[in-house]
Amino acid sequence: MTSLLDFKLRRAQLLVHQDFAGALAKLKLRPAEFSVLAMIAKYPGQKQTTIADKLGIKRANFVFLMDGIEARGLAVRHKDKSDRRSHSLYLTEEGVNFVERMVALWQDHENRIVATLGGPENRDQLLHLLDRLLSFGNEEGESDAAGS
Amino acid sequence: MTSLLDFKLRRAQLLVHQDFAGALAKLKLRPAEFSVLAMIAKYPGQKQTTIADKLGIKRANFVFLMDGIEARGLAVRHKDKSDRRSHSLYLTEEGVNFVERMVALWQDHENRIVATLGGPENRDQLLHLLDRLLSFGNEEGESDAAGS
DNA sequence: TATTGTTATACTCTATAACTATA
DNA sequence: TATAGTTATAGAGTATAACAATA
Repeated sequence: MTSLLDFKLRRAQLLVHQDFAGALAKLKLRPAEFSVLAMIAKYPGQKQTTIADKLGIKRANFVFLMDGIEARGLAVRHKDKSDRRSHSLYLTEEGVNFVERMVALWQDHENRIVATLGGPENRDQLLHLLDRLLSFGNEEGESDAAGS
Repeated sequence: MTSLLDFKLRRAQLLVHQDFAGALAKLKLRPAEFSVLAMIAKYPGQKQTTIADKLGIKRANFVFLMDGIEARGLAVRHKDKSDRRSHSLYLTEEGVNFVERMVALWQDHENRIVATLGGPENRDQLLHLLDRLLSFGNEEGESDAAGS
């Protein structure tokens, strides 16, 4: 054989994901919920489909993800006034506090991963390579999920 | 925010995986089946649980994966003579031919990915970083799924 | 007619518990 | 009693189709 990039990618992703999920478990939060809250925090007032698209989540599946978040009082859906079909998403006051705590947990996780990788230079190198892979299907510059 | 390694890893893995799955679809083969056949080709005569462990597949889930492979005549289970509880796995003659074709498809896939990454040096760099990540949970030297 | 949010549904992967036959 | 293979089942995550309200 040879490298089997696919399998190494999958297993590495799984390990990182499990560490991330384990960290978020302290807040009874799953990674998908983390990403939704982070996205609303970054783009408050966006409608559901826009947020779902940015995260690569089908709008049908987004609904009950958002149901849970709203039921916990972390974010709310507002009927958009100019287009009453749309729901604009906002963090609640409690949601803002929650996001702060969840980001701290994420930071701990990130530090563990960076240490495993052997330093921030290696993290940047990995991110660079992943960006190249992400330009595979879509040559447009749409993707987000990472920030500045 | 900052990097969100977890999400980039997941999305990159998904893209690579989909390209791989698409390539294997020509043989009506799924990535998991590819990995099983590749593992049997590399370690013929190993028992089911050993192969499953190497691939990180629960033995319960391995059973009907192997059922499909055996039903297609690509590999067989032999009762081990010294321990009649165990099933030793071997490729059939047809399986050997099949593996040759599937490896060719995998090679095409790998070439596409390497091109996207910007050359073999970048592939090696990525593999190196993934290996570091894979040493996260298990500090023992057990993992395989990649070869020489 | 098309779009937003929604419901229902299905398919794949993965995980666990319990059974059987052997050891 | 412990282990290998098996069966059944349940839970995530993801995908599609169809509907109501609105555009």
